[in-house]
Amino acid sequence: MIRDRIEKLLREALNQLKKEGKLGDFELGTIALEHPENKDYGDYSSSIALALAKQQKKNPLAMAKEIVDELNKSKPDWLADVKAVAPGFVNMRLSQKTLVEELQKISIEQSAYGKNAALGGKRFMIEFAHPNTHKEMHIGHMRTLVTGEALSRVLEFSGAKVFRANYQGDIGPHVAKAIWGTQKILEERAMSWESAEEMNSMEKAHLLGQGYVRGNQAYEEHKEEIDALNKKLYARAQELQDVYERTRKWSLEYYDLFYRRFDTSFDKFYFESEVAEKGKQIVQENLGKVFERSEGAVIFDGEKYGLHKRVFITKDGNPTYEAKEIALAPLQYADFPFDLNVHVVANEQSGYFQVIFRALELVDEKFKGKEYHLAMGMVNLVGKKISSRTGVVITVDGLLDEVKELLSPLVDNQKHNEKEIEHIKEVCTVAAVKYSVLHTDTKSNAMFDMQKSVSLDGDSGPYLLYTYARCKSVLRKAEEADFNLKQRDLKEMPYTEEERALMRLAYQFPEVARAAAEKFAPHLICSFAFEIAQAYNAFYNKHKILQAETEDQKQFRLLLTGATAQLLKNSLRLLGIQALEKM
RNA sequence: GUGCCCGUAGUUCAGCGGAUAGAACGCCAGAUUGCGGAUCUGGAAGUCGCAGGUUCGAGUCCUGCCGGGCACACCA
Repeated sequence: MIRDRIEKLLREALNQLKKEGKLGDFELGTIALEHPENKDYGDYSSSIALALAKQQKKNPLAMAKEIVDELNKSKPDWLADVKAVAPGFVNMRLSQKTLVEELQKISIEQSAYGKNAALGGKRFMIEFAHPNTHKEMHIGHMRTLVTGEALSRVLEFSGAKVFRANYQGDIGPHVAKAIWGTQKILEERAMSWESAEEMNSMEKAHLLGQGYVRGNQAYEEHKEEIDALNKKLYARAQELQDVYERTRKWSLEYYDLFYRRFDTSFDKFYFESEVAEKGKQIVQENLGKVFERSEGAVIFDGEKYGLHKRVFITKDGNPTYEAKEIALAPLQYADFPFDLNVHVVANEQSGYFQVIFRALELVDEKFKGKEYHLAMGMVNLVGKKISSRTGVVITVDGLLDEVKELLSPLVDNQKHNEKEIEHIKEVCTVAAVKYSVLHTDTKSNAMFDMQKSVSLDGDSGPYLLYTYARCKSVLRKAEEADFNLKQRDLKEMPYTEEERALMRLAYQFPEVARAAAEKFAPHLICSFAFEIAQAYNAFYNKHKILQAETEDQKQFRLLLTGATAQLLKNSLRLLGIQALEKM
């Protein structure tokens, strides 16, 4: 990518100067390189002279001039000019030819444009979504689901090997509560488990969700009864197997609908029920070494490490979430020996993860440094924390329905048949929701105001889809003969401000994709896609493409349109959003 | 109390130790015989929570406060 070429050039120049003793003696670390917001400062700018001047106690502008002189000795033709600017910046401008060639490269490489090897061969397990069975999918889960998928795609695009894992809590008190509560609701409605089976997936999931809330609210009053149920579930009591398997299946089918809707598939599903016994066993084996007894329970004393104590086996003898995790890690590692296991989970769990990561590496030191918690900010609803325990829930399917309703009037019914209309609405809905979730940095809390964040104007998924469809519409209208861009040797011409602005963004895609992977920051892709869509629309509104003044200009503008479309498509794909040719 | 995260325009958010802190929404004023107006142009709107410190240079790094969120024993 162009950024690498620039960096290499600077590095060579600096090493040469060092050899000649012109800049004194210094260690060359990373070279700061940025795209100045003010385009008068060039396409790339480096503050390396300022940094070195500080180190060497020399005049920064003089050093910048030395660097520029050195660069100018053998300046490649892809650079238009290099300047030293006060207080000591080295500003570089790319040649027009290079910018146009990069557009052609986009047209040739298409979906592969921007692929890089920054994480070449690295193995990441991305553990995300992990909804608990017997509960409903809420907005918090949706955030980790959408972010986990986008992150997986971003990492793969930078050469990583990714294993998508979903770890679901299908055993434990929440299951007991849900079954207990649902049983009560069924009794009131004079229904049996068999008759409930007749309902559709959504209805069954909602019934269980209501049952969970019911069981949770009644817990204090019926503690003994529900605890006994929980213990029987852990023991896989025969009389409960039918209802347990049945309700578990309801949940999994319901979640599967979302995975399909959100275009995510997992390499493997892990369940708490399959690691519970093993976890308990490992903890007991390490009793006295890593874990200790306390008040009838088995705990890990994190306070020795500046953390806090956590219970791994309850005094009833049940393994907690903590113990299960200790068995999960080796199981996952056996399936996919990872360099890093990224747990995409809400930041309220960060204290918990610190403790279990420490306990885990004490049990088996090969996990040291291989477990990472990508802490997601909470999703809030008008100041309230959304909690499935208290029943303050926005279900994801409810949210999607509402978004779809808002979008409906915008789809042009004249142009499409019924099936197409439904497809367009569905894609736009998922795009709107995914984009609004992804455009914020992962660790920030996100406010979810049903009306506002689903707004379809401006910085939104539908805006990107619209821009893409607009590009494709123009390209369709261009005659095939007009459009042999890849081979054609485009003439240099005076480019308009809007064209130059678009070109200045286009070549940045590969470096944005790489940065998003290195920083685990899919939101960088959102910013890029939005900027390029904006730049294209500004260009589009001001200049004619198909009726351009000259043939060369038309060719160029079609190339620009094609490149914009491709970059939008590539960006959307990384975000897990489908692009529509027409809408 | 201890630890982690967050305080940037009315609101939602970007912002890599660098140059005049940027978008979007909302508000005000405009653009359509046009290739998709779900678009575009312009304007008003900021003590970057406060105070120190490091630095040639701090929204960005450090310290201390203030405000908000979360976690801290048998839930997941």
